[in-house]
Amino acid sequence: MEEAKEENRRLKSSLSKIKKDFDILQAQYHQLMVQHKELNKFSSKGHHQDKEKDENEDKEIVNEREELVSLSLGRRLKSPVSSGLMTNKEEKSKDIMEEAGDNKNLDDNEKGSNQGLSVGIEYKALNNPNEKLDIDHIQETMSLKISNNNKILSENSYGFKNDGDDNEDEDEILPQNLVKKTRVSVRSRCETPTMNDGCQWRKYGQKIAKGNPCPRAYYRCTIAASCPVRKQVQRSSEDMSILISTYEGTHNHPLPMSATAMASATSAAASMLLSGASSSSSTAADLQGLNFSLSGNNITPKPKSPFLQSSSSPSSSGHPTVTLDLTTSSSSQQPFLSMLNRFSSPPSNVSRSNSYPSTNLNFSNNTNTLMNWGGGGGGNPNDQYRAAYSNINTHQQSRTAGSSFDPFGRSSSSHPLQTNLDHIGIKNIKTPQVPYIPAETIKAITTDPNFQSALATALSSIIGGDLKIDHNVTRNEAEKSP
DNA sequence: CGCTTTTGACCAGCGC
DNA sequence: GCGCTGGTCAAAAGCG
Repeated sequence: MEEAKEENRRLKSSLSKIKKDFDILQAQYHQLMVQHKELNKFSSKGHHQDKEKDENEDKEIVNEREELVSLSLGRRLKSPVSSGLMTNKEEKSKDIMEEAGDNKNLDDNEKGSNQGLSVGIEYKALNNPNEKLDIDHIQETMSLKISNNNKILSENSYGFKNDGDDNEDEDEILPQNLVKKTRVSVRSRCETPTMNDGCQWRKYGQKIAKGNPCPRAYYRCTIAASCPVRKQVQRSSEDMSILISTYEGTHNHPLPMSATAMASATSAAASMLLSGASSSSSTAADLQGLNFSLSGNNITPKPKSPFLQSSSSPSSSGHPTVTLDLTTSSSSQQPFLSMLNRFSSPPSNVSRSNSYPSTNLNFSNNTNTLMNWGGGGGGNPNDQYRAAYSNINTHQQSRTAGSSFDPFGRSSSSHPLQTNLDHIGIKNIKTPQVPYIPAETIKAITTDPNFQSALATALSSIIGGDLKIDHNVTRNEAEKSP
């Protein structure tokens, strides 16, 4: 008990330190915002913003300090995300309904059953809590669509080492079990046989799957012999230009920088499932413009998100599946694509599985980013990220002529935010001077009642999961990582 | 020679 | 039990 109390004290002090850092970041962000808007005045007015908003910009600047970002975590009662329980036809018809603006049926379905989960940052104006930005139109938004099924709570295995837990009592369902078999499906336009995600894969099988004339290829990660991660690659039957890469499992080894983006994405998805398993709070959120939504067992469509277009989940095998749709050309995807671009590596020297033409996510630049959402990306996330970060100035740069860029696709130099990142153990990160993501996206920080919990959770994800915080303070996502 | 890809066989789960 | 399907295995072939 004494140890626990001591641990609690330490964690609380860590949390307060984080909050201080956060305050500093907020202040710096405010500074950037002012600069950004001054720049905007002299350049073209925002593409997406109407004149009214332009007129309000001055007021916004004045009031910005009073604006909040709602960082929240938990169930989202009105977070429509499609469910894996639906058949393709059902999903399609639902999408059609959504496109037609007919949400009544959806509402009926959602009532009492929608238990979507999401995590992120949400912008609100403090002086007018009702004035919530329409994140689907203004904010650069990325969504992960998570389909699910009724077995989710008894599902196991997300590639963690303790795969033998499959027979555990359902009464003792652990969050990590929840996500063990979670799959993350990435849809992207890709003319080449495979999408280079920075990892090394070896093809071990190929099948013609029902309902799709295109063969499905099976790959396993070969970075480490014991790595449980599998990948399925298949072209969409509806649109041959769309490549669907489905990832399953978690790497149990340090990842090359080039692979961390995808691994982080999959881990983040797993973490979301994790969050959903035990969180009872209720919100939706968009993290730096990245809108994660997690559905429970039921239909939870999110019609307006560009990442939630009709897509049939490749997983009909009972695996909860996250679908990340990168197929639309909306600018909303740019932040994530840009992020992926930072991490991926040239395809040439990876393996022969990548020796044929592949869609490389453009890695002409290199740097690091703090947008590592997932804490469970590897057997030891800390080692993983340490290794990853430590490589910044080594082989990565040697390949890329040392050009520097930020996570948002712009050239960058050292940034004042780094000072604060140092506090949480993130080193050598070149952060953006001017975010590519519209500033509104990250506009404010929350004083949400769950802020401490959510912030700690998010940070623990970012820094790889060393924040062990008493459950009275927050749930620690990361300690569920292997 | 070592590694990867190919491809048919095999196995497990599921529905009927 | 049977057939279908998804997923994996492993021998053979290919490649640098």
